[in-house]
Amino acid sequence: MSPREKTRPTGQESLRDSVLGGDLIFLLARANALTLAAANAVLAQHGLKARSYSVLALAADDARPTQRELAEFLRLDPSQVVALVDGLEKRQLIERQTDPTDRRANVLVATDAGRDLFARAQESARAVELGLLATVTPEDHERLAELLRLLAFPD
Amino acid sequence: MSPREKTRPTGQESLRDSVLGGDLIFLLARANALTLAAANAVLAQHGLKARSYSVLALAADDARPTQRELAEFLRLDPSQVVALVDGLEKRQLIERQTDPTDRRANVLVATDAGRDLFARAQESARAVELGLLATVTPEDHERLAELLRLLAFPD
DNA sequence: CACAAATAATTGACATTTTCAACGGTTCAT
DNA sequence: ATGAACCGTTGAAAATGTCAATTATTTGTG
Repeated sequence: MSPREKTRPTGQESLRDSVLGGDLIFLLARANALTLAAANAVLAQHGLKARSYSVLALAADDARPTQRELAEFLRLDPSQVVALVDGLEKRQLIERQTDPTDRRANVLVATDAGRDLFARAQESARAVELGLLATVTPEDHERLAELLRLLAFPD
Repeated sequence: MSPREKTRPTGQESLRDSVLGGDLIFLLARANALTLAAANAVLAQHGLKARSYSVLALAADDARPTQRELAEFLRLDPSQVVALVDGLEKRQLIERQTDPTDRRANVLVATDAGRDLFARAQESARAVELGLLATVTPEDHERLAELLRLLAFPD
């Protein structure tokens, strides 16, 4: 009974119109993949990837996050943060300071070199973001960010 | 000169307000991570993950995609598609049909069992999506999908 | 105060995923 | 007909993700 007898192949006729084209989870995954690739490409010029860029950003922001807070925020296992921080610290871009209020914890702080690098990297990142959304009004750009924040931080 | 002398730790004071909170690339990554986790959790009930669900979806859609088209669409390496298809084919949910117009290519078609499973899985997936965006108007839901499509398919 | 339980960072083991190069079979353009 | 390009497949190497165990420190409770 099911109308499965397609006689001609659809060929490369866009899969976009399939069920997945309306699937938010899929769209999010694909948008993320492309965006991440674009970001990594430009960040490579600064010796960074999206991950290390994010760590550097938070350290440079004077938010003084502990590694654990960072792990939670970036959705990483604490052990992954160790490696990330090791890398940035070896390059003297950030440093670990043991939290005076809790000597178990390390607070991350950017060095001056780290801040400089971040400032430059941030420009690249911003340029990528604007490039990706070049066809969109600033209002829609902001609306997208707002809606993504809802998904990213479901309180 | 830089105002780096924070005397008190900011503690767990939300990192959300840091630079990254406005970074689309980061928001996309985090939203994707959470969404993917939620999707995988419910899809597990059907023995699927987001990846295999997507493959099944396209096969069940009578789009008759080749493995290569699938790889491009899902942003996967062709070799990953092999494993994915192997798994679904072993479970008799889809089958490979050599494309009559190009005998190098395999076209993927869902079996009846595959269509059944997909129908059920799709409901779960849809429920997750609605749950994640429960706090949002249907108009905003659609707007989000529209904007993500722009990022996911930059023509 | 003392002691048990909980927590932060780290390490190392293991699984999963990604990325690449190579190969056989097939098609395509000359 | 022949060489170049292409599809699926395999297998290896690198990167990521997941988890349990360890040490040092803190916190809660009697």
